[in-house]
Amino acid sequence: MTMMGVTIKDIAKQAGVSPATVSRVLANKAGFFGAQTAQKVRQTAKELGYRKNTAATELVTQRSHDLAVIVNTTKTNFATQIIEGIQATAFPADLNVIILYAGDGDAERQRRALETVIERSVRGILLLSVDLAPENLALLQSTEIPYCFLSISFEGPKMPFITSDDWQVGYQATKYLLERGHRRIGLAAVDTQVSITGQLREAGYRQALAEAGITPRPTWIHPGDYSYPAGQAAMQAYGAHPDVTAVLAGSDLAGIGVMNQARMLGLMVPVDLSVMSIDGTDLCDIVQPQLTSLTQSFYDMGVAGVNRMLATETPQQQRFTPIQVVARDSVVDFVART
Amino acid sequence: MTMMGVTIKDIAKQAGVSPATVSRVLANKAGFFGAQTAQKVRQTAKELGYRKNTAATELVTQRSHDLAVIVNTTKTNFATQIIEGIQATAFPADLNVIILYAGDGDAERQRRALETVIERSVRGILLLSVDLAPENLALLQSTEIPYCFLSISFEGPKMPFITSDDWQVGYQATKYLLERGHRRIGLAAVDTQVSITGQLREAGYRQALAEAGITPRPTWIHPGDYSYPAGQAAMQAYGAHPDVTAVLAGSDLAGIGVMNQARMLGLMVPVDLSVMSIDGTDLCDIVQPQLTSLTQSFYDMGVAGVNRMLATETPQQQRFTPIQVVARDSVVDFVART
DNA sequence: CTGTTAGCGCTTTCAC
DNA sequence: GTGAAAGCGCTAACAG
Repeated sequence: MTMMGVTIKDIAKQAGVSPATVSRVLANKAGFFGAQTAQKVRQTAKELGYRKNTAATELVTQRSHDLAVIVNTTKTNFATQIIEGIQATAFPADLNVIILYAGDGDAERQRRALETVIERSVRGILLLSVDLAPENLALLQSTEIPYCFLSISFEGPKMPFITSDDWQVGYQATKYLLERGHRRIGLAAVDTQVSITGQLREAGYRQALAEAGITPRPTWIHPGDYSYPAGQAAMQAYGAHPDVTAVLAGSDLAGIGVMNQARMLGLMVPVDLSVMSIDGTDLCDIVQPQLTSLTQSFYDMGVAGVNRMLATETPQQQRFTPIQVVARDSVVDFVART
Repeated sequence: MTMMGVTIKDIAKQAGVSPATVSRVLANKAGFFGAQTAQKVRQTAKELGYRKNTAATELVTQRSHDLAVIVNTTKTNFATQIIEGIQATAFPADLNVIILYAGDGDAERQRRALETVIERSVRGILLLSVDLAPENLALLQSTEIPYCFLSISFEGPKMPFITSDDWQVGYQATKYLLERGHRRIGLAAVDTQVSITGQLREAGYRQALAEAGITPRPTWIHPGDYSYPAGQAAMQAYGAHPDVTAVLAGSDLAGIGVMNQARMLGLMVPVDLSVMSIDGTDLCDIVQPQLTSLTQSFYDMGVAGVNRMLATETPQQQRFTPIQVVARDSVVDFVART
């Protein structure tokens, strides 16, 4: 029909009430209108094909119903699980989830994503394994908008984040491998140099080994960015006669990289080499052999993240989500070669 | 500092100019302000920590800088590739991309996602393999907002969509298999019953066979929803002594499902059975054997989709993106058993 | 080039 | 319960 926009004014006129009343009915301000009025208003709104103008509402209320999720275009693949958890929790709370991709350590794209959501004064910002550039972190903190990092660790208590206990991730995975009889255990495609996440995982790994009286040789550890190629590269470095009998890979994709490269080197997984990955996404079930993993609770991270945004106070709540070892087929007990 | 909001008024006062001028400078209305003024305005804006209020701008201009992407929480995994293409094209055009997940054929979530973006009067809506419920399609069409479906086919010329030519997808993939000497070729995990996409693929498949003088037996075709389990189920149906020597799977994930199930049935891929998948995502490279695929140009779909939104006229432009066969290791020439 | 003046569509006191 | 009125922060004529 018209070029643009049925407004509450139109409805008001048509229904013979004031715009204020229309607003109250449509916003469901319970107790502020009579049943008949409500009936009529809703009726004509539908007839006229009324569509609320969010911009107007947000302008006056200074508050949006949107929860922003900023996602690192990650080399791993767990983001969708976290997002599912976010959606499932946000939906009943009447929050719309909007997702923005921030590239991969691309400060410019990070900034644009941040500005977009800040200028909309979204209700909260969840950052999925985003390693924010310092200037962008400052930008984020310069606002009143609550935020929370997901699936990434920080040092100290200042930063709000929810993730797995990365030290435990390294510790328990390594422990499991030790329990299966392995003693020479590699750590592959974890960014031990760069991120707190990586450092913690390495620390946990070292502690588990230490408790077993083992000091890892430098060649056991091949840092990387959690990607498939990083897994391949690590395995390539271990070589066809690896000094390790098991390797713990930083992500499922990295674990698959390790396995495939091992195969190229003529090694059979798990007979010649056990491989364990960190994450435990669907990928583990569809590769051959199926990947034994230290599985994270990504869905729960999403849930916890939203709940934290929703919480009025900051009750220093649980900052870690559960982890568990899921045994599949890529790890076997170590037996000395004949 | 203040509870909320430095406005252009504040800047105006501070800088000794009018709000209008501030607006013009900040919006970069070239030629509508002097260099010195601009300098000072920008300066004080920064000092005051000014942050634009998008709601106000959109309210008055009736136009947003957002491009909405509604994604089906898909069982396949190509969405990120399309999104990359969208981002890469939208970014230079000064469009922010916001992504919403719409569940999987969940009409209610579809509606919420649609309403969210409609009420924001986004600049355009791209729907990634979303099979919209009729009432939601009506909702979408009741607006002035341009939209385009991606990676999904429709009948007739009315609906704006960009995807691969699904008939050709079926035809060329099957043709390739025929060229490799196969004659009994299965079609698995394609929703031949439900979607136009599936129907076209099946039609192409049948045509290729027909040209080779082959009529597919009913048992060759096992419809499904493109998922991994659908692939498994199809292979389970083919059985340990399949009537086919090659199968074309509806997606990479489905192809992997076929391969893994074949392995469980004691069949070696590709020796005992050739498998080809449709999509050609990264998954093809990381499974063993690597999956030969009919590869789609997902990135290009994203690019084309954005360009279509951007186009002022609707130049009935290219509606199909390229496809190609990428040979990997899961298909071999058929040789009769000894 | 810059200021003045009206609103964009909606919510929200404040009266009645 | 309902209406009148006053903006939210910004842009866009229209004058100058």
